[in-house]
Amino acid sequence: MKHATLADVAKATGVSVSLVSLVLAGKAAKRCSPAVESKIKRAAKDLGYRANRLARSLKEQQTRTLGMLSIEVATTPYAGQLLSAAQKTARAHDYELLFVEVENNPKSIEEAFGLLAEHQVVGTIIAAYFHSEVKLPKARPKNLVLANCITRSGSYPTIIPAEYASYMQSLKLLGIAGHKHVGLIIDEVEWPAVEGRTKAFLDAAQNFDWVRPNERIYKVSKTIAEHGYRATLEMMVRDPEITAIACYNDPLAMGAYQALKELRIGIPEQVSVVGFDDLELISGGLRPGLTTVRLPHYQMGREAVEQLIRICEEKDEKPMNVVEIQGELVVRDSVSVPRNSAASYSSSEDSARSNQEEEK
Amino acid sequence: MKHATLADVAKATGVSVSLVSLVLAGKAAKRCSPAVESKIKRAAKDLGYRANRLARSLKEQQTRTLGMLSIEVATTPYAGQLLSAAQKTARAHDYELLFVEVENNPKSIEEAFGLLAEHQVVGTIIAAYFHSEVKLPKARPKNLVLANCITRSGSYPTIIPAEYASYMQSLKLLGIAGHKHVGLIIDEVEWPAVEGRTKAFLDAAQNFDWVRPNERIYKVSKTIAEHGYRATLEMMVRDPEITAIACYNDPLAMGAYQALKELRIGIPEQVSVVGFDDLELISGGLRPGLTTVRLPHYQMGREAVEQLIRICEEKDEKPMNVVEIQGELVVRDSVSVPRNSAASYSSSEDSARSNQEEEK
DNA sequence: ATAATTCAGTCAATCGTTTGACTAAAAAGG
DNA sequence: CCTTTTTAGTCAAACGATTGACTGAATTAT
Repeated sequence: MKHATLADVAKATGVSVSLVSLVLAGKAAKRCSPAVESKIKRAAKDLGYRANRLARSLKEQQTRTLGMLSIEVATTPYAGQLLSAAQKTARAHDYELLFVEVENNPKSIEEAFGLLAEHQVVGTIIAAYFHSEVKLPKARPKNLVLANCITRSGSYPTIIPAEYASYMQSLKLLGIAGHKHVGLIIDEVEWPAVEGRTKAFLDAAQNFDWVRPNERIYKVSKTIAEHGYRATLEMMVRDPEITAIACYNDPLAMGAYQALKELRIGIPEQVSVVGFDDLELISGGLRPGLTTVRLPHYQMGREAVEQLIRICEEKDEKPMNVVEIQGELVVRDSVSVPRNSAASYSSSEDSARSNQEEEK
Repeated sequence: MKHATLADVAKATGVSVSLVSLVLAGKAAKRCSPAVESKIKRAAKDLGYRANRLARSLKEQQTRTLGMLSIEVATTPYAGQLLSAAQKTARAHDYELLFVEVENNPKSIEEAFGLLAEHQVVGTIIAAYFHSEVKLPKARPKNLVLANCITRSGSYPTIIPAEYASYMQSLKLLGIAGHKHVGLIIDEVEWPAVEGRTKAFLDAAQNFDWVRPNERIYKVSKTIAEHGYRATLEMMVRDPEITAIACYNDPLAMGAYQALKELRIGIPEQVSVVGFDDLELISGGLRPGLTTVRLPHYQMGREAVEQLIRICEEKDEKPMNVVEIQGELVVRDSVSVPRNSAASYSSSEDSARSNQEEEK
């Protein structure tokens, strides 16, 4: 290895390795004369000395490395925020992140645990690309925190989005605006994410006296634009009273936009739309901008690492708690008062379009 | 530390540490009786023995850890593929990845280099979230590979997308379809990515006899949907002859769609559109599906790690080469023959729309 | 029967860092 | 002047894995 060691610095200064170690660690209290101390520091700097963490950790019986098991976190648009936040937070506490992609099955996770063990990580995070469930193997590392996922195979500190409260923010916006006929487009699979958002919808419906909410839930098998498009088409044809559509996520909302535009239904003048996730590519790219809720990926990553470090350092094994982090409502331009209420729409409708109509 | 060590296995078997080490490393050739060998292996398994990589690396003077400096790679939609591929490839070669987020400036990169040095990484990758330029600090690690970025401060193995050839694929598609009036919407800043794509446009124009290509380049200050929308509006008003729009990336194409739909110009019947990047969220979500080119993030990540490992292991310092990886043309439904050519369009135009028109 | 070889293992040094125990010299105290 | 304290350091063991050099016994060769 090419790097300078304590021995090199010691030789250069003519003192013992011990003293160099002590001085550079700032533990030389009364053990070193100021003259020698500065000589040592200078030599260390000149030689570009960097402590060998391997040797240090071996001696200390303690690394400052955290394992990060990722279930497609890096490859999912915007979920990578979690990863980035985790790394930066770790770094801020002088920890490093050993990043390993795994699949969501006990076998793959177990393999990764083994790897991490070889690297003597002091703690481990398991993070998923969407709020889902993971199944853990029998053998598990000591300090474990879950981010954006839950498990039933044990109880661990868990950081997840507050689905209910987050989604409620955008539903409340619809309710307060005066909408009574609201449709929901949602995943047919009962993920943790789906549960909370469905409940929020039903509760909002009750609070705001929405009409026949149960009949206005449209389930899709894939939460992509295409299915949002189809569901919206069906919804508007079967149920033209609807004045607002709540989508499970932004891609579905993108599909809803397409259907509504095709039907020449103005957004938001005739139908309001809200999404979820705040996938900037979509929510910021659509016209009009999509009102949605930003998933707290960044905060989840940060919080997970902070909890983990706390556990690692304090042996404070108590916090089996689940931390729910609320998403942030991002208000853009896809929500207005309903078309039959008060007034205020209709005049500006289609103006831009008809202007250009003559071009052809 | 809680893990079993060689000494534990040795004690459990009643042999020396040396023998256990030899046996588990498969180097016990003629040094161990089969009986003892299996006893050792059994004990190791029972105790859940895992080699301590810290100790091993210290002794070997060689880690199997790679440093991964990421410039917003994790947080950019789809660029995370690079990260994921890098990790998986590393893992396949029994290497680990130490992941560090950095900013694109020499200071931040230098700090990270220091960190990696402390961890005794044997090689380093610098990856950027888009094909850009990085400035390196004076002090640099031995084995360095660049992914999705270039540098002028030294020459290193570099893995980048083949901008020219990749973009040419989609332009050729337009050319072959018979388009003569093609507009380009592109970033005003001369990134490496911009250079190659501009050149491809100009060359395609020459090959296919496109009309006044130089006047049909529209520069935008941000490559987002909003600017694609505005540029397209301007382009179509000023230059209604245009039959195809090539966009620098998919968000711009998303904006182009919005403008064209607002102008009631059918895609692809009246105007064809191509994007670049294949941001699935957009390209797969738009209607009609966007024909675009997939950036080879996955391959860049894999190739970068493979090159790096090759360099680390073979001292094969020669490969200062630049590897350009071609993107894959993803044909969806946004390209057809131009409206004045042959025939084949117009009949199906607007059919879906007019069907629904009566609803209102 | 003796020498040479093979077998089945052990010994001990080493990687770089840390730290409690030690020491020699100087300074302070009586 | 002699003892105690302080100052300014050094020593050596330890962390866990690796490996060339070694050894004592059994086997084979001569």
